[in-house]
Amino acid sequence: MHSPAIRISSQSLQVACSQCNLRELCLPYGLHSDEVEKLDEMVGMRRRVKRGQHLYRAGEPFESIFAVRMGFFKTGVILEDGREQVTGFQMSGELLGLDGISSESHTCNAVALEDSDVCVIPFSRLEHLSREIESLQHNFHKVMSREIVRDQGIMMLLGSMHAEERLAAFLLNLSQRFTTRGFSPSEFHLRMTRQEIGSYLGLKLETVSRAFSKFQEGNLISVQQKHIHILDIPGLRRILRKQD
Amino acid sequence: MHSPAIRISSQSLQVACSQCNLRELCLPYGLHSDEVEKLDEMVGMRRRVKRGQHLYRAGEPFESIFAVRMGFFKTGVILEDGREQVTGFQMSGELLGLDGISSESHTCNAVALEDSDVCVIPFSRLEHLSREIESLQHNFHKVMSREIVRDQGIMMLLGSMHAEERLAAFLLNLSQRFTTRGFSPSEFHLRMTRQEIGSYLGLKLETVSRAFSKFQEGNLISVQQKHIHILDIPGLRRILRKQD
DNA sequence: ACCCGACGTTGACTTGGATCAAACGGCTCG
DNA sequence: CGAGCCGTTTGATCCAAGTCAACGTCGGGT
Repeated sequence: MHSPAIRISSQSLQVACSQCNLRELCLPYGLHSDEVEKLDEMVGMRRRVKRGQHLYRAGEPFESIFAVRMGFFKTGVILEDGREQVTGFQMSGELLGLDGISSESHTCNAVALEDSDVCVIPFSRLEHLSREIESLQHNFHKVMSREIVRDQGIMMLLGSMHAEERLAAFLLNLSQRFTTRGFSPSEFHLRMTRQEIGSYLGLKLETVSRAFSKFQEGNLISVQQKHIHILDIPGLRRILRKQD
Repeated sequence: MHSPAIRISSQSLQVACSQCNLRELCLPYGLHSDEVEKLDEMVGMRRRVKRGQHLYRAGEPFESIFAVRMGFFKTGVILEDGREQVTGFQMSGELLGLDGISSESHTCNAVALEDSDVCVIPFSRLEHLSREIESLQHNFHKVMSREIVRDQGIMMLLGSMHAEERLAAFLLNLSQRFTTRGFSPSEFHLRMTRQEIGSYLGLKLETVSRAFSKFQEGNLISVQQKHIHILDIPGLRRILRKQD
């Protein structure tokens, strides 16, 4: 079931939150500089995860959460019949592993979709430090809450939207997240397969492909394999609104 | 759009976590008795919400989370076209309002499905106290994480299960939660309509109704309107496994 | 006690997306 | 440079669930 013994290349390189260009997206947001220095001590090490490798696997004991510094991940579970169900995609500045807190073991797999770096944040240290630093505590609570809101948004998408509406929502969401990170809102490279998009959106890969083609016909986007160019953001939004 | 000016009956009656029979399901879990006493001060008041009334509405400023002491709630949002999308059902010992932390305003509506009591937990006080009480902090983090895991479970259900599988999962989940609360695992009263179940499960009410009938034909359950008697729990589980 | 309206069931028909199948494009690796 | 494979596209067909419609049932209010 598991892929044949992939060794996880894991190297610790010291990094400082205070130097990180993601600090406004991540846990240090709004902290004073002396507080950020304490964070630096907490985030002991960085870990490099190559494309295709696991950051963690479902069932492994939970010890740390991870902040994506660079790269792109998917999270998901493998169902009994071998099918994969994707539960999310994470990009730089986003946290991974929050699901593991409740049961003290990871409930899903996290796989890098491109060569990536993460900050390893030992959870007990995070709890300890957020008892000292009020705004760190509050940031962390907000991040967890945002994850809940995000998941509920997807529940809504899965519960009440049609294939094209789902894909439009997906593209707009990616676009928005790329924008926040200073990339182009309209042109980007998908790091996941049609299959993975489909799994995430509750659709089959053929349906995803057809919806892409349909959008292209309507001059809403131009697709070339994994390269996406959004030509008409308002048009995509209109598709979303249609029945939601 | 809103129902005609329903007045929320809200009365404060002092209650103590230390006396509450739900403390093992709720935030006080595992706390020492002196710590639970501090919790008592935090939970300033109880609020009574009558069937059909809102505990809070989407858009209202977020100040407190709520613990259900008694009763039954649904959470959901109203979509532009007036349709309701249900995002969850909450029973005694469960927390409501966690989604509001991230944006500092509630992102959904919470409505009582039967006359209910909740404990009002001012969030800033909870954060303050969990900086003092390590196990309270940890409990709270676990509760939030559990909510994330729960939502992801529903994403999986919505993304990859058929109507009957969804309903089986729903019934088994309810059964399990009633059991935890000391009620019968096999016999209970649904407090929500077919419409609400359908909205939650991403199905139309007719489909829910048909699935109930199908289960009844197969002697898995007996349904009489809102009264459910589960006759064959392993049988329901087998339906779940079938394609998941 | 009765009526009304909300909720639930069931049947007939339609349809969006799944499934099955075939062909193509673009990497990677020998 | 060519072979092979993975991922993608597109077409044809099928089926689970949605839609529309009619009827049944329960419970609350006068």
